[in-house]
Amino acid sequence: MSQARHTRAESPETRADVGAATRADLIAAGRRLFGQRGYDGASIRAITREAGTNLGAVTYHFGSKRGLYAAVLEQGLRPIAARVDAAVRSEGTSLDRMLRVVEAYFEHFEEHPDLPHLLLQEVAAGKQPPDVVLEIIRGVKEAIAGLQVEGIADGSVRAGHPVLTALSVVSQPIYLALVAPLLRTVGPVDLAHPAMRRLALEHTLAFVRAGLTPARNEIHR
Amino acid sequence: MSQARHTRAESPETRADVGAATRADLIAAGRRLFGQRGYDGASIRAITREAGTNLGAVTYHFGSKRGLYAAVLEQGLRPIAARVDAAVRSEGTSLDRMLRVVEAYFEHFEEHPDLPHLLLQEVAAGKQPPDVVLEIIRGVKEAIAGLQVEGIADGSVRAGHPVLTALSVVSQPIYLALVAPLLRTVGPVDLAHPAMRRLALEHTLAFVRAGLTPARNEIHR
DNA sequence: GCCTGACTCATACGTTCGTATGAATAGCCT
DNA sequence: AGGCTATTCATACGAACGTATGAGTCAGGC
Repeated sequence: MSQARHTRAESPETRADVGAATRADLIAAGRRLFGQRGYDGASIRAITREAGTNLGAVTYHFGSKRGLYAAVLEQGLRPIAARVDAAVRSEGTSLDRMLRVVEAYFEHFEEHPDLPHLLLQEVAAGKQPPDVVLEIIRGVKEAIAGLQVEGIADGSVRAGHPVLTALSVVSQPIYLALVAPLLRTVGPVDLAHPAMRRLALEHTLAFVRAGLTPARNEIHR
Repeated sequence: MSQARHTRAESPETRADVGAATRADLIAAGRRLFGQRGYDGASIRAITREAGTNLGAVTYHFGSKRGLYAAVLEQGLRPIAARVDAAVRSEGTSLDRMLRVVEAYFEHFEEHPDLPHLLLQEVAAGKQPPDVVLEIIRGVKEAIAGLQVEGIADGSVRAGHPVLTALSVVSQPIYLALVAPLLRTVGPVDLAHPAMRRLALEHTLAFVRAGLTPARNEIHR
């Protein structure tokens, strides 16, 4: 479990490599524990223990607990932004690409189910995310909103407020991932089951497609 | 601010009334502070100070901090459940009533903007909500899912998984309220502004309506 | 008129937290 | 070889937390 640091070294490490590796271990452990127990619930002591390092390591490498949290968030969000960007720049109508954005979220959350928890726990607790995170979110928002504007022009997407539309779209995979643990007992729907995941993806794509498609009388005008 | 307890008494209070009033003050203060600062961020000391009572009051009336939190959640969620129920039982097609559910959420969140934060902060932090809360959520879920099943029968709603559909619908107002503070800096979209609220409601209704309406070739079959 | 029980209050306890500090360790460069 | 520097580590500190405890207060019932 916490052996990452011991199995990591194969080739001779420089002194700086050791530091970088500790940094990486802390981010990995922080991601795991912040996601599972929340920011306040994950103590520096637990995180450093999980990372197989010392209590002082967080202060040394990140300045503070909040600094580590920002690094965890940034490292978790960048790949999503990249995936969204790839989907936006892909081939097809705006609607097609919008659905690919949804798929990108789905796939990413399948690999990292705790990501929505990681970000939204602080938002829900009334705190402002770190600036780096806001910048990433802004980028994603603009990419999706741009896609919608494009879609209105080429007729594949219904007219509407770009930011609100972007929100409606991304809220689907995000909210689903967020309440997945609740769904198991309330649904009961187990999103950990592959067949259920596939069904959920298909449902979401269908819902978003329907939500974005122009009404019959809007198409030609 | 924390004068609730002093302005409350007009008629002669019985001894038991005093206790009930303290209870109510604690719930109100807890709701405010839990919503603003999160569960861990709101200390018993801060809550009792805000309620104008003593540190021991929470333990006495609710057994523990968690007991107060459960009471706060229950009191916050029951009115929503009632509103949803009223919308479900109202007149019109299933689709109409579904949209009324969305409106109910919107209106309720306008009065209590911190409600989504209150519930989801704990979900996001990986904790299971109290049983009372799960029961309420279950009821709402069943009401909405039932509406969808009805809608498939009367042809006003597209076929699909009832629970996932219910989730897609409620995620719209909930997620919007959840990220509203973020939206102000990222959007920039200020949902506190009445005109923006109206626009957001109209957008959401249109999106959900489109998402639920059967495709052209599904209507007659 | 006093006793009872519900309620309030002040204070203390033990724990846990994030951070600070200074010594120890080890690769790197000249 | 030996100092330099980056990193690790053990430990200490002060603050804040949730809860427990016991004394104090007061309306209501007999």
